[in-house]
Amino acid sequence: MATGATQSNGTTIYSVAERAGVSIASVSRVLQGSTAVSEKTRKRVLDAAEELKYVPLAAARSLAVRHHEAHGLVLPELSGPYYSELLMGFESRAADLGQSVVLMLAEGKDNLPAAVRKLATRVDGLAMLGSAAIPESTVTALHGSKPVVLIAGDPRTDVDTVTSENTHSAEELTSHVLGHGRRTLRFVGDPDSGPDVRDRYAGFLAAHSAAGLTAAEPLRISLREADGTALADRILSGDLATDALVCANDELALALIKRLREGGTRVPDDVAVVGWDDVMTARYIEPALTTVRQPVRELGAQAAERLHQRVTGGSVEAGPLVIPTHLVLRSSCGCAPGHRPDPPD
Amino acid sequence: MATGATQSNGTTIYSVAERAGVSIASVSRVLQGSTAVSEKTRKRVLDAAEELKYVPLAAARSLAVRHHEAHGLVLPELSGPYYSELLMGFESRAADLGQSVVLMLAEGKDNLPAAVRKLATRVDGLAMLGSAAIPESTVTALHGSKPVVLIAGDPRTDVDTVTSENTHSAEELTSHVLGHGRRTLRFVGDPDSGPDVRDRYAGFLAAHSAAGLTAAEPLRISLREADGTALADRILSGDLATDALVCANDELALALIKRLREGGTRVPDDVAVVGWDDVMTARYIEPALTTVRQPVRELGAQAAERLHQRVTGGSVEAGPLVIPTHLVLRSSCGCAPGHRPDPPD
DNA sequence: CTGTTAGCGCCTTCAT
DNA sequence: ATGAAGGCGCTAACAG
Repeated sequence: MATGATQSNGTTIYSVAERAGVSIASVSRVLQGSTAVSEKTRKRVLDAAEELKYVPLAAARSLAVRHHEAHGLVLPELSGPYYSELLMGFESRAADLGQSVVLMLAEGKDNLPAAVRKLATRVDGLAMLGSAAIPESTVTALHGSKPVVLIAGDPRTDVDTVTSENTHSAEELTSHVLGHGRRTLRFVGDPDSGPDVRDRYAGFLAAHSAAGLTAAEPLRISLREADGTALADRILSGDLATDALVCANDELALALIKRLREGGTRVPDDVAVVGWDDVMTARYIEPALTTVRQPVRELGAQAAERLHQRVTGGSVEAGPLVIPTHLVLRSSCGCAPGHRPDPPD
Repeated sequence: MATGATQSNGTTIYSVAERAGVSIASVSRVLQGSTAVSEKTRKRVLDAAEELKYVPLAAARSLAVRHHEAHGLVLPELSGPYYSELLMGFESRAADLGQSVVLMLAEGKDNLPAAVRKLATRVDGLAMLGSAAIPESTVTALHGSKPVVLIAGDPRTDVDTVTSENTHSAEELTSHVLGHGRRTLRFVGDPDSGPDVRDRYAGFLAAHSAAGLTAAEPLRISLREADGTALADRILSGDLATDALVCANDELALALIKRLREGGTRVPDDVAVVGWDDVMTARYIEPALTTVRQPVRELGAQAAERLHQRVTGGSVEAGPLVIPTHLVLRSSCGCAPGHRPDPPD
């Protein structure tokens, strides 16, 4: 029963037991708040534990109880407010549920599937972004052994999913732009790059149909600033006619606005530009950007929640979870400045 | 020797051993690349492991080898690019070193010390932000039992620290503004809110001294947008004379610029405004913001690196690590637009 | 109510 | 080179 050494702070359950003059079983009992324990020993244990600042070694406990009290989260990367918000929501809820979160960023990992499998080795469940480039085969394999929830991917029923609404909002947004009298709208972003963009494009299409119009082909570029700038140059050069750009995200919209204006094009007078995400810059740029706000934080929280339910084998709840988004109308779409008040943060 | 159940994917070292027709010792050996093993058994084991997609259960391994192969990171929160960048740098380097990262956000935790202690229970070392509000007593206590590195706190020698340079850059920045002929500079931010702001203020002071000037008292407000806006209102109302605002961060600078201009004050003509961090918006706002860029990502990477060295008991390396920053001159300080090219991202 | 005793899955001497 | 066996720290029956 001799103990040894390297615990988080050196003290083990044996130290405490010894100090309290009881068996390790008793220590374990009071610390787990389990079975009845005499008030006397309870106190002695508590005192000893306190004095020694004892905290059970996670690994040992995990091995014994056969779960980790930790959730895994894999995100593509962390630039921009989107993933950060998501992460905050996830961490916060996970913490509330008593779960640690071990994070993994897909970017830069050469062997993602292996990395994910390794991650799975130390958590009770995994949440990952649909866009994190995890092979479907890996997902299903994982799903077979422990709970998995997919975030912002395609809603489906074989695996838990939590996503934010895209199509409907995109249709609403597009209709709004059409309502300003614009007729040569272009969707900016590649629908094939992921379910989000695809659905937004679907909404774009739907709005056109509803108005008896036919939409032009999407301008398939990446969601990065550089591509937006390049596209602006194309427009400035005159080889692309349009009076409204519906962008798949704000970064693109922002880059477009900036470059277009530098090139002498008036926004929104000559061409309206709207985005998606409501990043901070959207409020600061001139003209202020009309965009769509997603409850990203909530998304993350829901993912953690859902995951936890699965892990604890709780009630299965409903199927795919989709969280509503809402339009943030400012002036880049053609609305008069100050036309609508900026919603509170 | 019967095995049981819930491993990450069900398979244990026993499964593999059985499948390969060897003892678990052999399996362990080849998987650890340890002692000599006959080429034949090595192959059999490798094959079996591969077929079963075996990955050792982290908890079991941890318990046996007495370390977790994981780094802990505690950040205040995650809004803005600063912490995200830091986290990316940290995660990336940690992953390269084969370490998982378990993240904890201080915001919202009611009992931080306890939470941190619990976190310490599942990692080999801890990195935390100086501003994460962890009581000094907790830090030293932790430090006693396992490696700790402090990020962006006060450089010190009893605990490892990695910080980015503040004072010198702040002096340089302030001198630059003075060089534009401004004479009524005000520092915006509370030097007592943390070492970063304190050091930047020190640089502000130093620049004044060097110019034979005496600096005004700092305008002690929080680093948040709302406070910046409020301050702008004060200035607009005329009860605060100044021709240049040296802000402790970009968020403040941005809010000030926006509101000041809305109020009819010309920036930089009437009052110059400079910030700190070089957030994305800094490039988009009109006028483009002069600010200071910190190699935040590198900061995070260095923290992970340092931590790992300590954990593996490697060479102790030098003392406090401070990473240089650099000025990003744009036009809000009074420089002519396009005066200096925007450095590449 | 409390102590004793198996494991949890894996690593690592220690023999062989 | 390989197998047997003990132990890592903790939990959970199982006897008292």
